[in-house]
Amino acid sequence: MTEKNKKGNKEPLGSPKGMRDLVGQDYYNFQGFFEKAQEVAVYYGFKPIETPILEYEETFTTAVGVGTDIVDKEMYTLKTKGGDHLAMRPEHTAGTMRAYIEHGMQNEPQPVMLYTGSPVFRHDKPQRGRYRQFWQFDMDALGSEKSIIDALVVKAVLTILEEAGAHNLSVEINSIGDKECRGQYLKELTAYYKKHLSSLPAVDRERLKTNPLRILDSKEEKTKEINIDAPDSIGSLCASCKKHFKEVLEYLEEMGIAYTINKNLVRGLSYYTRTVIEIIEQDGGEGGTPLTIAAGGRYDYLGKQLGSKKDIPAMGISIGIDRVVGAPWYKKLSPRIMKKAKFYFIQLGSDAKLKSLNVIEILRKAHIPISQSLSKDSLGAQLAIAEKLGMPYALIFGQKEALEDSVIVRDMSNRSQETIKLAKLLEYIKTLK
RNA sequence: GGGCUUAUGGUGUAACGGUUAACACUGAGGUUUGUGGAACCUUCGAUCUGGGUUCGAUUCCCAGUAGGCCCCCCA
Repeated sequence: MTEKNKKGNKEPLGSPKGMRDLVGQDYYNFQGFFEKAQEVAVYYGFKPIETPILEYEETFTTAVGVGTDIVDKEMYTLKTKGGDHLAMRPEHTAGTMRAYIEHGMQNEPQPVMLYTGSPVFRHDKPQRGRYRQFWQFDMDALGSEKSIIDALVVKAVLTILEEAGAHNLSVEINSIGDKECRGQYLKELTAYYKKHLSSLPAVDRERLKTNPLRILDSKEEKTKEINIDAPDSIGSLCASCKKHFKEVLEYLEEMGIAYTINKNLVRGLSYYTRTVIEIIEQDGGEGGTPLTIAAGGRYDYLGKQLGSKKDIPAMGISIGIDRVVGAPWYKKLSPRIMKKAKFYFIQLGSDAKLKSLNVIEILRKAHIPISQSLSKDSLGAQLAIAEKLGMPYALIFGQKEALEDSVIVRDMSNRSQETIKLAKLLEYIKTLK
């Protein structure tokens, strides 16, 4: 072993933790899902938007909220050379709302319905279905507080997931009220926990100060016991929230969407009001814990928090694309550019190879998809590949054909073949379809 | 942040504590090949890092690092 091999070589760098390359089929899986999601979203009336990956850090600390893990521990932040404090978006909603306000979309017919599907960033510890750069497909309807909007967004998300192959999804829903009832509810809840302060685990005692709602879905056994008798938000809803929630549920029932009311569902982002929802896969990875593949809710006060003069009631859900694409049930959706080729182009000999790109160009201009492996030389090898790929026809272009400006069209199923002049090739191919 | 687990060529695997770390695929080069997954030849290439136990460590122990998974949290 040489010295160089022992010590001289540098360690290859590798991609950053929790971030990965999407190559080949992985890329198409993402693209295929995105196209399907986009198709459904457009059908339901959503329009595309793409916001910057970077926003002012304050946009997220205001929107997502101090006291959430996302803001406190997981944001990638940076200071620009000009001194601005920016953050890589940990989610899409804040940016979308910011754009709505910035572009005066209040003046458009409401609600303004927007979709986006692009990467978000969280400095998390990677594990199954969890990356530091991951893709979310968001649908948001801004500017309406109507309950049917909540139902519409849920329906659109479920449609996308089902078309992607999901089955046995469980839809969990809850309402956490608005400012009328939430303040009152928080008071009751805080009072309740204070009564049990001595038996409350340290984590949850901390949460009591920062975000008492989160104690409701605590994983601490002790807390779970205490939670059994905790006041629930639905019971404390004011009349208008109660009505809103009831209507949402009615719409879901009317559409035949099975749901479970989970009174402990509160969500980790602090901008939510009224409806909160989570869509969980029940038969996901073998032995793995069920993953939430889409989640969202209503965020009626976010607009004002981000600087709008008027309230902008809104509802949105985001889908964890990585979790869909990585699920065993995902049916690999093909992007539109992937056309299944019927012809396998085979070239033989140097003259033919020279001209073959020109022949292929004729086919490309006629929008006839082909496969080929120009780097291979032997006829047998190329025929073998065509066979393996299940190509119905092979186009054989050799020395003789190159001289005669013709090509052999071979029917792979019955091994019959015919020599066709290049000038008549397109015409002949049409008769095959 | 806490826990469990894994670590051998580019990939997948092998090696009772004991020769020159084996095999397959892949890559590169070559011979042959005008009709259905070809053959043959040549060649590149690895024990994560650092300690310890031992006459001797890929193998056992400890630490580090990296990956996977679980908790927390989240899509």
